[in-house]
Amino acid sequence: MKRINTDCATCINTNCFIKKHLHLEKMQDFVLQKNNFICKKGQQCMIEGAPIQGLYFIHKGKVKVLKTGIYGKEHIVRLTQEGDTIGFRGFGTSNRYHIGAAALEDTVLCNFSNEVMQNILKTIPEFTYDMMLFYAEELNKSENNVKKIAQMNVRERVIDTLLYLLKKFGHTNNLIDINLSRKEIADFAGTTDEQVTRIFSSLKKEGLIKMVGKKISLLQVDKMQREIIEHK
DNA sequence: GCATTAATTGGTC
DNA sequence: GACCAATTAATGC
Repeated sequence: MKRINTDCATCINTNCFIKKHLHLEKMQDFVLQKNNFICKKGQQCMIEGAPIQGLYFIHKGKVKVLKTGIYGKEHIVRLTQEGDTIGFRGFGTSNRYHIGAAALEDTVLCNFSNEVMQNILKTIPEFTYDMMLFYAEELNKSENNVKKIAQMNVRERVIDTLLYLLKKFGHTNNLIDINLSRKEIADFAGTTDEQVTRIFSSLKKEGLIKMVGKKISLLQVDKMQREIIEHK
């Protein structure tokens, strides 16, 4: 296996919570206590109902966080990439994960145990405060998502999802930098893969998007934004 | 190259 | 707008 350097000091994920506070002296000891995991594309890196093992930070790769509903239907709760945190929702409040996570591509994870996380939170107020802001922001996003699912129709939700993917993952040569199947987009937008296919077909006919291989290009972002603006 | 999986399209409720 | 079925395209082994 290729050796991967996950040393926090040389890590380029400046949005990572650990990296952001690495300049603090107290942080130095803690970062020595992290573990690393590799999760291959398609593999689950967090299982619903399994005991919580601290917090995970994505060093490289992308992960979908999902909740399994009734009849085994999956709902993608969040999509994450380099520097993002997963497993934070259950942390401290429960001893088992209420969500699962699977790698969308080969992913390298950094993990801090419950004990280490508690030590960090109790000894570094700057970190804890930042974390609190993060939780508040996540709650805000979560509330917005509830509204979206409830008030937007399927087409609007798919458009909203595409705009989100562009904003979150960026693009190269106008192609959004993430590969998701129709089903995964559907699981995120709260619909079915057939609906996503149909809506994509319409959007293509309308000249709003185009596909190059598996990648998606948004041709008229402003027009798409206007279509969903009243629900934002 | 073959087998499995994903995408597309049409139809039914 | 979800679910099912049939066909075709793509991907993995």
